Amino acid sequence: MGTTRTRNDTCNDAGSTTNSNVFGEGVCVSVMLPLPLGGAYDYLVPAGMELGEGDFVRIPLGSRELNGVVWGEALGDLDRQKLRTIAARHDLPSLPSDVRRFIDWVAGYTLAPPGAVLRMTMNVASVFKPTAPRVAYRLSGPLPDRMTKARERVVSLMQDGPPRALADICEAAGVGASVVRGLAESATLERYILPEDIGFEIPDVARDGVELIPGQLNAVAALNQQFGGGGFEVTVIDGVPGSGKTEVYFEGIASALRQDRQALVLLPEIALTARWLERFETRFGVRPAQWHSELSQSIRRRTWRAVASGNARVVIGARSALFLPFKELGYIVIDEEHDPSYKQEDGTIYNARDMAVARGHLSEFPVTLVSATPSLETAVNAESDRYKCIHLPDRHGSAAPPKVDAIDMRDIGLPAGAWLSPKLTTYMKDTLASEEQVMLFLNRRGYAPLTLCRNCGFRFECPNCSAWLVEHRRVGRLMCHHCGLALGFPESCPECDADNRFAACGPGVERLSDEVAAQFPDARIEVVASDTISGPRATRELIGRIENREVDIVIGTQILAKGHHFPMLTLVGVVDADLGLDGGDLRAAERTYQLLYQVAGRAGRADRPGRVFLQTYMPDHPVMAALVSGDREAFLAREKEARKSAGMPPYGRLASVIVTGRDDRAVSATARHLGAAAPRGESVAVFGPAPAPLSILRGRYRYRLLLKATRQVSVQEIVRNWVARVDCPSSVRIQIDIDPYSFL
DNA sequence: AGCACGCCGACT
DNA sequence: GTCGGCGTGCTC
Repeated sequence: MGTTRTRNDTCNDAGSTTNSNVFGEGVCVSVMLPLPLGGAYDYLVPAGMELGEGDFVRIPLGSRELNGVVWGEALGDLDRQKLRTIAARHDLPSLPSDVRRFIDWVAGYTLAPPGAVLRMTMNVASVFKPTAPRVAYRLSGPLPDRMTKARERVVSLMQDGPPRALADICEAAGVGASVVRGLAESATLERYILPEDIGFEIPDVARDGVELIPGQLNAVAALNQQFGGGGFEVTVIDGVPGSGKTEVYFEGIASALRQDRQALVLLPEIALTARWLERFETRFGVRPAQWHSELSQSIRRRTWRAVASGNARVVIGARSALFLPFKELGYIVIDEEHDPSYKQEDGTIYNARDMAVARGHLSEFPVTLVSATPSLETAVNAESDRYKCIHLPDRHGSAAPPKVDAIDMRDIGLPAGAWLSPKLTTYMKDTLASEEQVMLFLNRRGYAPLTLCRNCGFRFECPNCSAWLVEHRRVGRLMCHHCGLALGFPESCPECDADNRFAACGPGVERLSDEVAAQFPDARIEVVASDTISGPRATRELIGRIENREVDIVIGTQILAKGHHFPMLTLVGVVDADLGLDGGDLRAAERTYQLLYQVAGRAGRADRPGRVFLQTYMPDHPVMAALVSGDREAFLAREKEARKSAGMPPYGRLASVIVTGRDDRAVSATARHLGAAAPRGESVAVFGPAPAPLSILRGRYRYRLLLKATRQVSVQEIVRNWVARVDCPSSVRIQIDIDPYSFL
């Protein structure tokens, strides 16, 4: 590591002095606090303090003290006597103005309080705590007057070694702390503070990665045109898996780095990015900074500061990385842009893909959206030339697209408790016989989604949510997938007391594995779901076992659909291809297509194309037809037509208003008032209120209203005015979801 | 978001 | 009699 190049830590001098407005003693400044407060609060600048816009400060609020950001000079509409005084200015780079404008913009777009958005930038509490100084000792002065055996050991240890921490010296020399302290007093050892931030490694732009083929080089040239102009533009990279999309946008990152700007790559699922990190390292020689929910406190702190100081040049992260305090962000890539996990559904509701486009627009830099199955919104934007589109041809020698067939389950009379058609099991046998692997996809965790009592018909339902409890047989529990409730499985019916007359209804991956084990007693079977894998290490180990062909049949949920490619996997069976299609969700067909396309892509390799079977009761459904024929364009055209004629996104706009609370009467009354006060007109329609599909969630009653508008009107303004007209008891909460995805 | 203030059940 | 439950409301 000694030769690693790092950026100088500019942490301390990138602060307020770069701002044009300096606020001194006695000035009132407005400070944005990371709380859902509706606006910034005003504070006085104390004597001897100079502040600039974007400075992180510590302020008193009520009986506590917390951190905030100077948003600007106060309007002065508040009585000066009531203002309190800023406690301190943090020694951190100030939050750049483009980040602040972005936060304000997101707040305006999502109708969330700006403080709630700022919270997403500031929720790394340890960033603001003073660092515990790291003390080290090194040999400096003369030997002490009195030498002892213990002192000798320390001196010889420190003779030609690097500086060491106290605990380190004690351990290595086998002495107590007092020996070291004594040597420090006699000035033999010098005590000093290690620099705080080690810094992040700088990606090497000049390094050669893998060799690009002509198709990729053309794509790189098209992509890099944007960096010449230095302005905002959105490019879509559309190419099948294995076409080398990642290497293409790596060159976009290189361009941003050459311009001394930072780059951000968002991925939907950060847990499975080992392979991505390797590819990045091949191209740039180092690992990028990572940002996701599983980081430790200290890594979080270090990364946040490095992003703010500009030390971290490239960040790969989950959607929350979009709100990091980048010093000089100049490029964003949204990989798998169609992925529904970019939509944050709780707290501040936003779509990271759309917000990233806005971020690029505000800061005038390019944004790249990447997918093999672009979302309909993105496809429409590309078609209308709002976005530029780069199609990547298949890479020569990459896996041929798998052959996809539908299995019509209507004419197959499966016995109770069986879910695999004879046709699929026949192919499974053949595949295993040729020493290849099988994946069965079933997007349902647990053993069975519903358990009932055969004696009285009682069904296990969550007491907090309107949802069935899902049996997880391996851990012997009944679980709610919405609130996390877990009960022990009872011996007798809670309703009629009948002894163990329970019947499991429907399959989950656990139950499917029973059937597979019965049919393939010699096969090595592995169930992979979010609740069966315990952490990054266990995940890597499991992936390794599958790659090494120590597993014959993998049974998994959507966690298996993404990313990984197993060379010996040649057969994919989708056990219930219809699963995502019911529920009346606007995007159900699109999402099912994207998910199943991704699952199908797990099958096959260069010299042997994969086979995919879709078990379906709707073999003629457009989704199945598109997957079988491979005609994506026809499917998209059909979806577009349907959305257009219904005035649905992306041709129209939607906003969902969700009313929740513990008191059903108060909640439904508020929902009715909202319905009565709903805006009407030619360009706006409101549906509801109706109980939300999950009408009780975590013990809160939920009603939903849906506003549909044309593209020409400002949905935010309409919704804001509408909600403001209705008074709402404090026990009832009104949540607004602009551009809703899920209708739950 | 927290924290205080405020009004109703089981306990030293 | 009080300790404490968490519903409601405020914080520049």
